[in-house]
Amino acid sequence: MSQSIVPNVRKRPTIRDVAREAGVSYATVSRVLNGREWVSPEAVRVVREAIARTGYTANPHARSLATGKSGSIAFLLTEPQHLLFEDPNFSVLLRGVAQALSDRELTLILMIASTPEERNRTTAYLSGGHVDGVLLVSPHSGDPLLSHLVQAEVPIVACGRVLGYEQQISSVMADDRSGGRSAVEHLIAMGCTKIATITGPQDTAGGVDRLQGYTDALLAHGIPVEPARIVHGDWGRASGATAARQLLDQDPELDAVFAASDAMAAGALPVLREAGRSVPGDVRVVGFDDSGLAATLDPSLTTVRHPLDRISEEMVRLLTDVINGRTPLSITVPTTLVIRDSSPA
Amino acid sequence: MSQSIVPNVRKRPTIRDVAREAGVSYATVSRVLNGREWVSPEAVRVVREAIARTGYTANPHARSLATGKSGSIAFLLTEPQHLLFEDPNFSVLLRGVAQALSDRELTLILMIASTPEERNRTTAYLSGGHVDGVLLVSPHSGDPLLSHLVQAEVPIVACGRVLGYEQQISSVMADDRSGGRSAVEHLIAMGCTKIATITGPQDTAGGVDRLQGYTDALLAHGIPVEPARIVHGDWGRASGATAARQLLDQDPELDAVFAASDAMAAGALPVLREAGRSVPGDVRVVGFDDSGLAATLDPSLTTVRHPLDRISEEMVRLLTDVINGRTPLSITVPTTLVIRDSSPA
DNA sequence: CTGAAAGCGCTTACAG
DNA sequence: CTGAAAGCGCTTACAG
Repeated sequence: MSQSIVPNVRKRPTIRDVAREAGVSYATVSRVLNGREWVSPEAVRVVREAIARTGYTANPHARSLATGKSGSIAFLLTEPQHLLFEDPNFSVLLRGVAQALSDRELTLILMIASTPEERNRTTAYLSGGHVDGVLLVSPHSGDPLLSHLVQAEVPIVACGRVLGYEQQISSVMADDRSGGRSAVEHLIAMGCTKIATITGPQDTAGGVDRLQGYTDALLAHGIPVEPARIVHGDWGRASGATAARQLLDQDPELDAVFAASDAMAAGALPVLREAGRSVPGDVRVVGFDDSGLAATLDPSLTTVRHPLDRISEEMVRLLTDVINGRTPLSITVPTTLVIRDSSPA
Repeated sequence: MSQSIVPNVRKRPTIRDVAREAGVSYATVSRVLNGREWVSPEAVRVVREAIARTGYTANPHARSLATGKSGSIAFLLTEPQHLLFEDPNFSVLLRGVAQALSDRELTLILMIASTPEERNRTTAYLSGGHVDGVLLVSPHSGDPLLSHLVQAEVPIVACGRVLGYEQQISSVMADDRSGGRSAVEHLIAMGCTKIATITGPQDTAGGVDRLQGYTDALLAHGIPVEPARIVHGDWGRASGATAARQLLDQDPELDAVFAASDAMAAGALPVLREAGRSVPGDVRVVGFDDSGLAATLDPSLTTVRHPLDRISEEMVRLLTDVINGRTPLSITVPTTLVIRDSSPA
């Protein structure tokens, strides 16, 4: 329908077009664009009108070239893809970060580095100073990418403590240890004594800390920590099912399960049912995350909530601080126990 | 620990540094960088070495400014956030697109436009020609954003047919109609005659087409289409539960349910069980999507698979074509029925 | 408060 | 095959 004679790439108005339209120099246009001091109200008005009339929007590349700031932040995923994308936490985090970045007029660049080749390319790109900073999700302790980025002095904020880089990489995380402890203390308060746990991977801060909270609670109440009641999962649903079978095998008497993620709890639930245990009648179950899943399970899941929206917000705020040269910092946000049917009060 | 005397922003090597190092003009460096013709093998060698020695990486902003191409693609979400991020399809699509883009050395910019203000900002940004193209996810028919983007001649490829813009906006989608039809024909072949359906939203192509496939199959087999057996959902789990209750209410005799998404099927399953219907004994259930959920449900879910990885791949390929000035196109990829326990063969 | 000018780091005709 | 030069669209001291 549209019979454009002009070539496909229309000429966008530039700062000069606006200046001509407004009858001022283009330096003045730039000043009002950037809200700098020393511009007469009259000039501001004229320029604003000219901008509206021409439909001008700044060319971010020209701006970046001139300022040396890219105006963009990389959201970097290094985890094997399938795991991360299955995790509902990830979506919530991504959404929150997108929001916070948008509020600051920063652009979100999504990068996924799974294969060795991608990792190299990503490292080069980020070290090249082509983004203002990096948001790191679920970093692995021994990842060589980390040392490269740190060495290149790229501003970084990680989601979760980065084991080995605590001093150099800022991080924001939930208080996983207290969260785990509160979950298990709830179970103890409800009269459970044979409490098992399905942990997260032990090379992640979350996996380690939630388990630590579990042992904290037991020991604080004089309950021995039995290795037979500890099985490791990988956060995923399937691993929760496997772990539950193993736990029942190792200790058929168990009267509670604390799973370090809702997904693993979701995997454990049907296994318990099939094994003839009613939840919460015979076995109480508590998860972690308060993901969308938790409330829809049958029975609905008692779980530990960490405010992911708060975490993403803080990650972005902290990153802008680091970009502005402030020293690295570590932020911990509290968790809350959400009581539902799988372990009622 | 690191006592950097130099200011935080280290000077990155530029093309001139490489040229000096290699002993050629920087125009030559640019040529080998871009793999252009007319460069002596000797020059190529020298420059490559100099690049390696200096650790040079091109400044994308300078390049963009010079070429007028941004090297980036926007992945634009306009759906209310919660819906999209809950949908496992979304993650798979995002991952696939990220991969395909990375293969082409294009940068993925994630934009979420939910509030009216964000929508305006986004429209301005995209219309400003600051990305090379836009990947549109789950577009709404009447969205003003669409007309703006089309008018600004921004290259677009949508996931799913865009009702009203079929001629102007390229799209890639699953053959939802055939998929729906194959699901229902399977149920018919298994002896079901009172087949109900939970549809997707009727202002989306997927919602409309999957329902169309349902009626296609019934009519082809001389089975009347009963309004009492059609209830609308919003793709989400909760809406599936509500819809299932309504269906049982309107037709207690039903012997099969075709849900237009796995999530809605997942919501329907426990409702059926609570109503005393065994699956697949009393009622067969088929979903759509073959999301990660399907195989883990109890019983595992018979569903229609659409190859999302293929779709994302084609979206990116098509978008690069459109960017290069080729005319809009619509691609449909076939679906396959995956038979599991909720409706075995 | 405002304008002229240099410069950000590239690409790309234009001469050679 | 290669170099000198203009230009992409901004920002930012520097003079006024």
